[in-house]
Amino acid sequence: MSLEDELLTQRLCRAREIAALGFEPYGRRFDFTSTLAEILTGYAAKTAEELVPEIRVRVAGRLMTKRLMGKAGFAHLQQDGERLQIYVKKDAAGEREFTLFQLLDIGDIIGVEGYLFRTRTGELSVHVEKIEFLSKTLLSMPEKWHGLEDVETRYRQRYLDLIANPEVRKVFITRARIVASLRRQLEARGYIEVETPMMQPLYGGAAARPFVTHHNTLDIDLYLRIAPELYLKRLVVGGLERVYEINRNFRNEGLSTHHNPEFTMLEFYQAYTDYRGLMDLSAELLKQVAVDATGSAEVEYEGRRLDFSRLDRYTMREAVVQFWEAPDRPSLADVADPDWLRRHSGQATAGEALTDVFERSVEDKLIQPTIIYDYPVETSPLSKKKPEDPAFVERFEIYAAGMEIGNAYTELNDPQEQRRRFEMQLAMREGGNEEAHQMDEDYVRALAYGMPPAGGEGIGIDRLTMILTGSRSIRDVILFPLLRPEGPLELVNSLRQRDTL
RNA sequence: GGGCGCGUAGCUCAAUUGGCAGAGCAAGUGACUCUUAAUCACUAGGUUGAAGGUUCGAUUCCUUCCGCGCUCACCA
Repeated sequence: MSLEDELLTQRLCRAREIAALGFEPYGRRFDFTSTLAEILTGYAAKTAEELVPEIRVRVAGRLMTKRLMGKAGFAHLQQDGERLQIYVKKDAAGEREFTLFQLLDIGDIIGVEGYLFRTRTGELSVHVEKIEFLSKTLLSMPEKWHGLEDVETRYRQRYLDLIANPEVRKVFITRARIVASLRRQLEARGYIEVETPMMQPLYGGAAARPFVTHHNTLDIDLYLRIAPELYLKRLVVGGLERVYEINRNFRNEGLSTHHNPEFTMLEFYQAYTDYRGLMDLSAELLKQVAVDATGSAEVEYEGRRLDFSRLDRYTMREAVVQFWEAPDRPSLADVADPDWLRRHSGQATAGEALTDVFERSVEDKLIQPTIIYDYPVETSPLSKKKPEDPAFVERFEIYAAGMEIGNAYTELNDPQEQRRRFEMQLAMREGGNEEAHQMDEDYVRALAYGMPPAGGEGIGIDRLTMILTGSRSIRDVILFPLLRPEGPLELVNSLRQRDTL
C-alpha cells in the first residue's frame, strides 16, 4: 500500500472515530462571532490585562499547525489567509472535546468557542472550551515551512496554492480590486455594464484565430468570441452611449507567460469622443486603478519603478526614432519614407513595415506606462483615418513593462468606408492571412443606421494585474490557467475501495 | 511547432566519477497541561515521471514518450 493510500485509510478511520465521539465528520452551519481577521485587528494591540473580563468568541478555520503536549495543546486556525492560535486544555475543554482535539489532523476544519487571552510568550489566542468539528481532510496538506512550490501543482490544484501561499491569495484579491476600481470609475462616468455574446456566428473585432463550437438544435457552428467590439458598437448605434464589458475573450493561439487562451478584457465605448479623449480618460483610469489596487500610483515590476501617474505619449514614428538602440538611428523623415521602411522590414506595405519595425525595435523598451498613437491603416480595419493623413488611423496602444496592455481608437462610423475596409481584409484573407477580418454585414447595417462619432478602448485585465501584482507570468494572475489535462488520479478508486470504512 | 532545462517519499530537497536511494516536514506509536518550524524516543513510507537501451551494476549515460517551466515563433 502506498503512503497516500495508507494515509487515506487512516483518515477515514479517524473520521469514524470522530463520529463515534458524537461529532459529524462533515459538520453543519457554524455561527461565528468574528472572523479571525476581525479578532486580529480588534485585539492585537490589547494587553493581557485588557482582555479581562473575558471576551468570549466563536471562530472557525482550517487547522494549520498542531502542537500537542500531553493533556493540553496549541494549534493555529486559518481563515481568509489569517491565522489565530487556539489553546486547548483538557481541564477546560473536557474529556470529549479534548479527545477530539487529539484526533485532529492538520487541514481539518473546526469551529471553537472560548475566550481570548495572551500566552506567556504574548501571542493572542483563544482559550478553547468547546470544539465543533466541521470538515475532515483526507489528504495531507503541503509542507508547513516551505509551502507548496511546485508550479504545476500550484496551477492544477489552486485550492492548495491558496491554502499554503498567502501571497497568492493577495494577488487575486488585488485582481478583484482592479476590476472593482475600473467598474467604479466607469460607472462614475455614466458608463453602463453590458454583456454581449461569447458565442458568435461571425467572429471579429481583433486579429486572431478563434475556437469553434457547435450548437446542436440550430445545427450551426459558432465561434467563441475573440473580442466583443462589434457588438458593443452596435449598442452605441442603439443609443447606449457609454457602455463597457469586462469579460472573457478566447483566442486559439499559443500559450506563453503573456498569453492564456482565455483572458479577460475590459472594453468600453463612449459616444461623441475620439482617441484623444480616450487618452486622457486612460491616464485617469490607470492612475486610479494603480492607487486602488496597490495604494500608490508607483509600482515596482521586475526591479523597475513604473509610474502610473503619468502616461508618456509618442506617435509610432516618434517612438521608433526615440527608442531606437541599433546604430544609424533614423530620423522622423526616415520612418515616414517607404524606401527606408522597405530596407528595414520584409513587410509588403509601408504601414505593415512600420508596425514591424516598431514591434521589433521599440515594444519591449516601453517599460514606463506609455501611449503610442497613430497607427498605419493596414492593421486597423475598424478605426477612423486621420483627416490629414489617410495612411494612418486615430489609434493608440498603451504599453507598460514592455507589454501591450491597452488598445483604443476613434471608431470608424462610416458604413461605406467600413465596407471597403472589410473587403480589404477579405483580400488579405484570400492572400492567406487567417487572422484577417471576416465581412460582418449586420455590423455594416448597424453603422448604416448611423453611429455617433465614438472612441473605444480595450484594456487587458490579466496583464494589468500582472504589473500591479508584480507577477512574471499571466498564469499567476489567472486562477485556473489552461494546462494539459492530468492523467488518472486514482483517488476515486481508492475511495471506492474504502467505501465501508 | 523549434531550442534549452526540470521531473527522486504526501510536501521541501539531498545522493561524489555509474557502486547499498537519504534528510527535514507531514504520518504512526509512546512521553509531555503555555507551545509556536514545540521537544524527546521509536516506527513506517520509494516502479527515482513512463518504456526501452548501454553496463557486472543506472536516480546518474543514451533513445523515445508523458508532464511542467523558460525561451523563440505567433499573439493581446
